[in-house]
Amino acid sequence: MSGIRVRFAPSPTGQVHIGNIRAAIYNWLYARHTGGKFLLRVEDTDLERSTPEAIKAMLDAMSWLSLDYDEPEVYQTHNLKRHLECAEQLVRDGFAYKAEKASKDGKSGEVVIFRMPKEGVLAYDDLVKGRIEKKAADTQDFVIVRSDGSPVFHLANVVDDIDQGITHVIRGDDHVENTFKHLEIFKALGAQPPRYGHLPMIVNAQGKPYSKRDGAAFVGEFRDQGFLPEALFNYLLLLGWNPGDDREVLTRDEMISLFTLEACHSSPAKFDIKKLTWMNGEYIRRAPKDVYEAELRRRVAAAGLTIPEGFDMDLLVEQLQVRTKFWGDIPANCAYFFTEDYQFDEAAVAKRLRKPEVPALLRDLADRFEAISEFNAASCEEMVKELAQGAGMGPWVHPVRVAVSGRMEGPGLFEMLQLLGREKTVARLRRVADGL
RNA sequence: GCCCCCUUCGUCUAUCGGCUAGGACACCAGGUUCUCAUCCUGGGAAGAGCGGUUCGAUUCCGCUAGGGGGUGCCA
Repeated sequence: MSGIRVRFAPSPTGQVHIGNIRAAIYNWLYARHTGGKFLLRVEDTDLERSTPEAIKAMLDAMSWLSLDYDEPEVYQTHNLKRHLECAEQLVRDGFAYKAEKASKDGKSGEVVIFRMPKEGVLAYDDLVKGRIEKKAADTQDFVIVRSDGSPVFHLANVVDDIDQGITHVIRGDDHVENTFKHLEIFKALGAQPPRYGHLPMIVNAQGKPYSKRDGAAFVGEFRDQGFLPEALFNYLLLLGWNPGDDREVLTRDEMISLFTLEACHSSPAKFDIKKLTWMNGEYIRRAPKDVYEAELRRRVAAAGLTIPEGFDMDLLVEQLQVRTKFWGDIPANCAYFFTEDYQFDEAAVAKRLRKPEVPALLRDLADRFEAISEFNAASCEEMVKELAQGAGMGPWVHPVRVAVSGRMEGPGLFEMLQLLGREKTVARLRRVADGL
């Protein structure tokens, strides 16, 4: 136990942005690294957008990434009374005052305004950015309770941090300037302020904040596209932090033991989907065979296909795993093993099958495969090697591949034939030959 | 406008005064091979600019430029 308490305090607005979830990841890792507590506070004060669905999407995103928290989540709306009491206290103690104020969007009425210092220099030591200073003269008083009586973010956020005993606030760069306000509220409330650390933004190729229009921006979208949570987690972690050596693909335990805020960057990082994609492939290739097989069975079943009894799953996994970039690719990459109604890629047919000599060649091979004493990858390969007589096997291999699978790429041909079995192989070769 | 922050290959980054500036992704070339993928080898590719400090600056300081954030009765 370290006494360190951090929190992730999202406003559930429907979808969870990657920049946001990265803040959660960094908080979670900091807590796990230091032996502290990771808490969740749902800042649901925007009644319009904070729907039950939005909250569920947020919780789902966290559980998908295995971001578990150590105390029951706190809902900010439940603390409304407490926020307003604090506002009253601030007024009573002279740190805030009530005033009539007209807002830009036409609202008017009495609001509570927090008084910022007018002289001297405000400063704090940011855990990732170092010392940050601002002249008091460059700050302004600000509203903490609206004319409709609702507390503003700055007040609610600070009061909740006090109540939850937060010791370290790790959040996005867009809050750097707010920190001066928050520190003053802590002081005025007589509370020990937390240490702050601000994470750089995730930006697009143009250096602008990464948004929906730049591609997938929400956790749910990455999940839907077949990215592994481990890969997204790992990639996001590397966007602004590194372990100090050349390692990139890290286990959760390694991340926890290596993570420090000191190693975090203070400059924005561009999101690179290509590297995430590569990392996703790394995670799929490194997945235990049984994990891959389970995913494959699930995906194939979901595609409405049935894996026959006794099918050589080990061989299929061995052939497919290294060729899988996304979970979602699996059905398309192996459907032809499980149905006679497999798709033919037109370009493949044109290139490999539409040649005058192909039908005869396929029929001849069908005969040979039928006659072979034992039908397996090794014997099929041996047979074709003989036909090739030391030259390339391409002229036999290419048409057969397209005939039995409909595509130009995929597992090794002979492994593919073994998986299909003699019967299907022969039948498909003859059927395709007849159809040409 | 004012305030705060940022700046190493196309991208993510290493370097905490000695650098032939390292790694990864991406890209290109080659190897393995029945395709694709994997894997292996190689290649091109960077210190925003200008001043200072120093025997020596990517590293420290200043200025300029560029970028981002803030400047709300949003969070």
